[in-house]
Amino acid sequence: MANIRDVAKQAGVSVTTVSRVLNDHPYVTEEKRLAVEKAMEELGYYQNINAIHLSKGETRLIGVAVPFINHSYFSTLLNGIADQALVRDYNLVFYQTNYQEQEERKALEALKRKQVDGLLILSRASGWEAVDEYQEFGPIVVCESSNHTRIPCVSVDHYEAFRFGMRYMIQKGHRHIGYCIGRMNGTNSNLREMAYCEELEFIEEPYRKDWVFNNCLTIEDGKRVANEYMSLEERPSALLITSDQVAAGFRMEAEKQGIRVPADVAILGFDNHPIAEALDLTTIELPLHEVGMSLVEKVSSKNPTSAIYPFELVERGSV
Amino acid sequence: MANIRDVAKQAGVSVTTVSRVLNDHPYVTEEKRLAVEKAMEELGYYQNINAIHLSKGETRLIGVAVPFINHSYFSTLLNGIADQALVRDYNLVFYQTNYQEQEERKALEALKRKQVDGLLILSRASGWEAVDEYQEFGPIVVCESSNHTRIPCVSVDHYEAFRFGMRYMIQKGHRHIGYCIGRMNGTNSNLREMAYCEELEFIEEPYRKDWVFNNCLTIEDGKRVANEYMSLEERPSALLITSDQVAAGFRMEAEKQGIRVPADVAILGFDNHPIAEALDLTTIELPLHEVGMSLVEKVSSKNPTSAIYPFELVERGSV
DNA sequence: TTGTATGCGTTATCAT
DNA sequence: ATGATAACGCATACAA
Repeated sequence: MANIRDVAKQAGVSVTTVSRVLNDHPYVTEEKRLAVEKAMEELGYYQNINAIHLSKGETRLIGVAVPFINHSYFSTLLNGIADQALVRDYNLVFYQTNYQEQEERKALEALKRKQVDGLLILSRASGWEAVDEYQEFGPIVVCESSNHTRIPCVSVDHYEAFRFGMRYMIQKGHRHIGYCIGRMNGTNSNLREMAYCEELEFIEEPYRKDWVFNNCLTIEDGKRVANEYMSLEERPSALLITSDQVAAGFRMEAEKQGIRVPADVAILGFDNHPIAEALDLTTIELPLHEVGMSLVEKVSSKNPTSAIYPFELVERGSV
Repeated sequence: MANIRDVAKQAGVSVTTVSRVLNDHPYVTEEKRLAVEKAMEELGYYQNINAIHLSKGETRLIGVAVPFINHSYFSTLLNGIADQALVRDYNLVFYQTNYQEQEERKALEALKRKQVDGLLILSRASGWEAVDEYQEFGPIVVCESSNHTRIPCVSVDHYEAFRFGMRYMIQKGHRHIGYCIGRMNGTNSNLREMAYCEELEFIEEPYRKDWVFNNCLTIEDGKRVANEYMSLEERPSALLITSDQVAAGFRMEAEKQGIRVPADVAILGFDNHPIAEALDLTTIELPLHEVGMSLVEKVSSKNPTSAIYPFELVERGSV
């Protein structure tokens, strides 16, 4: 592979001049520029990007740590991230963490070792301290409802969204309300739990453990919940469900088994994924594509700030 | 940022020795190793990965060009790719091309400029020549049914899968068969078209342009097709549909409008996505996760070969 | 077992 | 307007 020195020699100029034409710098005569271009052509020259990275100390790469990709919540975020990265001329390197701290650490190390200029964490298993520890090595933005003052977060306010959903159900006359959650111990899940408990307290209803369904991420999980729901002695009349995917699985399975939505049980999803419209699911729309774009904006600034995006109720026929 | 020379000086050894302990090379006394480790600790040293890349001439990065990510076909492939990349200690850089030749070119250029050691193309708008042109710069594997002898392909045999689907419908007594396609001019779409025409000829039925539905990628597209279907003067009794997503949209909308599946129209999806089970969709299962893993295996070998993965009929209640 | 010197390919500083 | 030279940080052939 021909390098910049070969080109310089071939063109009868210095490497500096070659570098100048490469980077469209001023102060190079048309004559020399042509000579350089001719030499590049002849030698089949192209720049080695690693050398540029080393020399410049930046890679125009943004790392994205995501638990798994084949999940509409994350892939929608990623779509927004990719769109904005394109605009800002960044490329993306992708770390599938599967909620393993060890894999999240790899992404953080990549930032430290200058593989990427910044890091986006879409969800995490590691504690805040682990993340905080790496902030000195470059901008990090987390996609979570912010309650950490030192780490920039861009997200929807999951706490408020969930509380809004609860109040909506209450206003519709429901008092026996259950809910589904993605995984225990996630930040967003904790916020939902908190909102749930507070609203329950508000209407003076007890917390019933068997009305809380854990590990709900996929359509299949929704089906599973439907079956668990049916085997309940006492059933809630309303359910707030992790996502539209899970809500869809729930609705399809429940109706197959003769449960009527919303007559027997009202359900509310989150995201406003196309599947929600197809299944006539009332849902709380989260602007995930926008959040994704915002994440890239934030991480590409020297001092990222936090931002919270609004949600919106989309009323359909499941409540 | 402390570099390897600083560590060497601090430890009172040469850079070579430091490099040796960094890379677990033999021939370094325990004493010096300790001194080096101590120095690294004191200076807060860590390796700069770009320097390693430049020096070694490899990045352990694999590029993945994908039209868009928020689509279950691609995100399932990507999930397999990421899983296998993890095993083989590769990271992934992600190029969202949106079927723009210009963006695909960027991914190819990244290979040429040594940003990535190999490139995976999940689907493309560019011609074979454009891809072929870059093969000299590193391994490229395309996720398509192979008919190009020079470019390695790993995929499901979409032609055979579609033909199999046609024969299945025919065997079920259908003679008026239509189909949905993702986009015209895609390799896989062309193969499906070919299989469709051949089987039509086989049963001596005419090709009816209004029974072929283009641009079908999402649930919404399925709904649209259902409406187009209903406005048809003469309707086919069976439909082969791009993917389970589209088939799901079709079924939901059609049934909402009083069309019975499979009594009025039999439908067959592809992929065996969870939504297919939820909606009782007969489908042709494609081992996309495996294909994804295989893509990484192939691209990480010096001379990638092609491979075709088998499909499997999953009979449910939509045919 | 250890160190010296050179290569990797580019950008940036500074002098001219 | 142009060029010599020093970074950038690491790996490695070769010598010792």
